[in-house]
Amino acid sequence: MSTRARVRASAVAVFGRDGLGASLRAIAAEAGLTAGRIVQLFGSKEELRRECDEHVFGVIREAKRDAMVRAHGSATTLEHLAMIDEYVPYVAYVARSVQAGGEQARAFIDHMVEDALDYVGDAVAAGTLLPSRDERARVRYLTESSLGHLALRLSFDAPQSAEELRSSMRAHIDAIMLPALELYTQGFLVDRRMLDAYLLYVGDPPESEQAASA
Amino acid sequence: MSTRARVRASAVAVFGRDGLGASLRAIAAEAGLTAGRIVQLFGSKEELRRECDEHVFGVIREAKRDAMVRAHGSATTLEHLAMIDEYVPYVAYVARSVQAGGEQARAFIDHMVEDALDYVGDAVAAGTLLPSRDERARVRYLTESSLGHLALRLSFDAPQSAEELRSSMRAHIDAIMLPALELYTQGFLVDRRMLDAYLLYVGDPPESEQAASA
DNA sequence: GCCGCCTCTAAACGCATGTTTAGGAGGGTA
DNA sequence: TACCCTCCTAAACATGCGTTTAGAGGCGGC
Repeated sequence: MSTRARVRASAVAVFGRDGLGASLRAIAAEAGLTAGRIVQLFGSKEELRRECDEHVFGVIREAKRDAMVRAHGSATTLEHLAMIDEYVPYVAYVARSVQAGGEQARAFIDHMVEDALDYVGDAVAAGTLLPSRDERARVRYLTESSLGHLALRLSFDAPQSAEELRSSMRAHIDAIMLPALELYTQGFLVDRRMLDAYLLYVGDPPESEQAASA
Repeated sequence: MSTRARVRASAVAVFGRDGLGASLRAIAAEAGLTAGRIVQLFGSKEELRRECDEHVFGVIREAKRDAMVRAHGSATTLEHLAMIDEYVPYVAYVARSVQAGGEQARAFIDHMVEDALDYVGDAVAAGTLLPSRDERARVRYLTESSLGHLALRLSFDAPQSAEELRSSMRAHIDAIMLPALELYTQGFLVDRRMLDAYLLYVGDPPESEQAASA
């Protein structure tokens, strides 16, 4: 394993655990060298982050593809990956990188959205997901919400070690699974009044789908 | 308006716009004095933040109560407040403070959850909201998700002025309203299989409510 | 043996931060 | 006038950061 790769791995772990504000010296300590050396290797902290982004996003995308194959076709969310210890550091990194903003993170979200659009389109066609009036907006909403939620959790828990990171992640999943599934299967509003009122407000016809009133 | 109050107002505005990492000098410039003076007035940056938290959370809570009265009983979310220009800085501050963590923010989330539990309980009893198997978990999930989402948006948009903050907030609301309402009224899964599988997995009976199988 | 190269460290540098310190300006009071 | 108190600034200070620099140490090639 090259020094570069080792430093990058340490950086991903430390960034994921402490956030992108983590110091080069903290990463250097984790990787067993000095901060100066990291700059020599990568040029700057920002370029190190760029490489971490690229690497992590690649790992995540491949993991999702793998998981989809293993689950014969059903799509995988980040939360699914977060349940696998092996992927916890990567998922944490994604949340923290996305939270820190920057071009790379924006690109990653866009890519996740595009990927998910495919899956969702297929699932809608197959009849397992309800269609949306704006598929892209829905997918983006769900993606950003879950990422933002996870980022919030990590900020709050402020895990001090890889172990604490894992247990924080597990607690997060445990806390959201039931309400998320409930919400996903039935929502929580008993009727369409608020939705129809909004559709009317934005000028869309409230649909003749089922119960057209207005 | 006392100097303290003026500084606190500037701090809320700057923290909301730039995040809690904003420097005392930036706040001082906004308030028309020096960083040293702020420390003399508040003791430390952390105490300044504590006072901002307290003040903002009070404003938000009162605003929600007001809005609930005006809307004769129907509960108000942070997103509702975010649509009113006057409250934009406060909503932004809440998102950034909560994202930064700390005791005060944790307490605020807890308080929001408890408040919402009341409203949701009433609405369930009144038949406008579907019940949940775990009301507290549901309310917490929704609260944290929307706050996290908003925090993510602000991190990404990085508004440079109060104007940009307002337009960022407005864009956020515009982007989420439709998918959120769709999700809230119907979810997106066509059947209960995932939910039932999970209920089985955690040992809860999948309910005899409607379609009991297993 | 010596040169060159690569890896790496230790120390320094410049900068921004929160905080402290010394003191100035103005107003009220004796 | 002299004193004091409050509000405030300007400068200094300590700290931590990313980054730069000078050089040490090992190792292969000629």
